[in-house]
Amino acid sequence: MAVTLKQVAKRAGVSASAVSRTFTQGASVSEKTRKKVESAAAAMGYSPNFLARSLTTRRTKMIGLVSNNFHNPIFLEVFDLFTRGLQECDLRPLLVNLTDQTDPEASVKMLHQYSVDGVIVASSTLPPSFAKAFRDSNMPVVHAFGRRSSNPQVHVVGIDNVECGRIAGRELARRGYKRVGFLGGPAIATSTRDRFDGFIEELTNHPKIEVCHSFATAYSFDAGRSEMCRLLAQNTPCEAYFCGDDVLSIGALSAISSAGLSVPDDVGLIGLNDMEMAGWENIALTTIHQPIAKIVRSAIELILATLEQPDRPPEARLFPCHLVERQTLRPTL
Amino acid sequence: MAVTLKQVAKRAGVSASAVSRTFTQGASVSEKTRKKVESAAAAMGYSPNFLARSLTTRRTKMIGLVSNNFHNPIFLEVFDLFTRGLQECDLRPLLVNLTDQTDPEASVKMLHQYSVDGVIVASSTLPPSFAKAFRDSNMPVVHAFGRRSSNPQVHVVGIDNVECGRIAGRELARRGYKRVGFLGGPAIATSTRDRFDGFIEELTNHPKIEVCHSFATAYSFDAGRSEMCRLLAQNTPCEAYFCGDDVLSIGALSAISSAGLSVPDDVGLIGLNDMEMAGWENIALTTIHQPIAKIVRSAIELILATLEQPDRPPEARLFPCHLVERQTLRPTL
DNA sequence: AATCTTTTTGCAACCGGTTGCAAAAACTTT
DNA sequence: AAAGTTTTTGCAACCGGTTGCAAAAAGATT
Repeated sequence: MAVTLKQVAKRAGVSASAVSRTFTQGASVSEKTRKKVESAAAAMGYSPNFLARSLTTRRTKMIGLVSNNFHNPIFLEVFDLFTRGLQECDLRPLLVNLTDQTDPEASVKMLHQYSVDGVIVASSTLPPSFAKAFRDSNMPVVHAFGRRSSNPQVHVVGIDNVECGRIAGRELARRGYKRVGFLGGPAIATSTRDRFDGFIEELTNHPKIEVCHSFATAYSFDAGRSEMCRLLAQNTPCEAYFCGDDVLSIGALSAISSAGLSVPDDVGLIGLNDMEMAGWENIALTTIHQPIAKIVRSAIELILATLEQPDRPPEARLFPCHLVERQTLRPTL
Repeated sequence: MAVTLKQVAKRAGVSASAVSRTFTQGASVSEKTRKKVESAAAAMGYSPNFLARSLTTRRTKMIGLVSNNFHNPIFLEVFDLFTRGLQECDLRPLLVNLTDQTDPEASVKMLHQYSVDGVIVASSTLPPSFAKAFRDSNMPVVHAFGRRSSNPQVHVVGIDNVECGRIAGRELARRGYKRVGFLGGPAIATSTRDRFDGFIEELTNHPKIEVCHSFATAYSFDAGRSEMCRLLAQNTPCEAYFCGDDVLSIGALSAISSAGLSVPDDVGLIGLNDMEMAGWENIALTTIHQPIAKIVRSAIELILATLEQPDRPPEARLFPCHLVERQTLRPTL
């Protein structure tokens, strides 16, 4: 059904190579044959088959985009940015939804069978070993929103979660809160651990401040809401909480108002991500901004560079984050 | 670098065909050679190259997933369901983000070059002609969240938007509102037009009710908020509004509370979609439920059936919607 | 016009698989 | 054991392209 190169060659009265060269960047074809081929191709509606081409060029221009964050609204922004960014570089995202699967083996095999040029793992909850599995199969890989490890084996682009923990701790201290809490995401997630460590570290500089912590089961509204409900039911909830991320914060917000308390008068909240929704006027969450557009752009750049130069040494690119003040922390005294 | 079938054949001491047959469903291989091949393959870490295979089988098991809704949180659910559903059928989604591009030509060409087995267009704003362009290029296509047309040319799976408009109109009438408004999505979108038509039609049954209407520029929070701000600034806003969808409703909600008014006491709101967020306790939006899981499942079934039988006559599958009452309409008098 | 360069061209092999076909091997039946 | 039947096997052609190479064509130089 589809028109092939040979048919075009026949009609144009040239060899197959001539047609192939007409459609190959920088190949040598005279103006005359190019014209012949182009008009034949146009008349027949021909365009080259990328997969057949990939067999010899060893480039499919497909990138595996692997994620397990299909329930956090910020990932819609992430997917939007990734798909647009990749398309601009003439690359096609083959999307892999891990759901709850944490074993890379099946994904590695599948993406290998589809000969993707590279893989982007977009997840803040998967361990470095996940991305490494792709590396071990000789695929260029970048872990976006991943954790920098001490001896890096894959490219990582993201933020310094430990530093974010410090920023949050520092801000709560500055505002004069005396009892503060860490309401983290899932305890196994690297991002949660790091944010926790930074938060605690910072607050050891303020020995008068009492610190407690707990973990939600996921980065989700429901998890945030139910954990905050539990905390409020205790005898002495904290004055302010650093929540694992924005969607968790919004869940917490909801729990607090359901309990008849108000933010920031009764309880303060600070989130992380600065997703679009955090700025909605009826939410107005004070939060730490994570520059996702920069992260995505940088991840794409890095995968592109790695396609050129596969043995490029692993690199960690961490972007600074900053506080965005809205209305969920009480004013400085 | 990658292990090929020939290498496995050599090591196993059999022909290439034998290896190929070992990895092909239902091919004839003796138990003995199968064992030989399998152990050689395992030792060498071989798995067949799908793209090379697709050249002869004419099946890539890739499906183009085309959308332009990367700013509406409900589409994260949609992508989650689609990717999971496709994976379960052993299909891979090649994601295409149209951004603001409304011309199908480039996408058609690209997906053709990648030889996708079929295409799913997931959009409530693209016209039927968009999906038809894929059909015209001989690709199986299903338009999810599309509009049923009078002489259908492609498969459509979605809801009856006209009926949804009627449901909303009926509900506002039942609640005794006397001045009601339609705050639609983008005026060009088919879904907007249909919901509008149904809404107006229903309210002609209630000639005493005054009806006005306007359109937001997009299905987004900001668009909903700014349109509602504009309406509230007018001399006589309506008592209740049917908003184009949930995210628009939430924008409107925000505008209303910013204006110092309350929902549902001063202004009533009813949305459409019943996205996860609509159920969040601090939003509690009364809305019309769109059964997206069913729509997605059905769209996948339909594309699968069309792969088997490409000349299947175009079909429209519309699922019924129902009202979900929460807290943004005043109680029935 | 003859020679030397450079550009363009087609041939043929290859990328990594699948598959129709006929021959070989393995069973059945007599 | 011979003949018939069924299963398994390898050969060779093919899927739709690309590319190294040497020959042909075109252009430049004398």
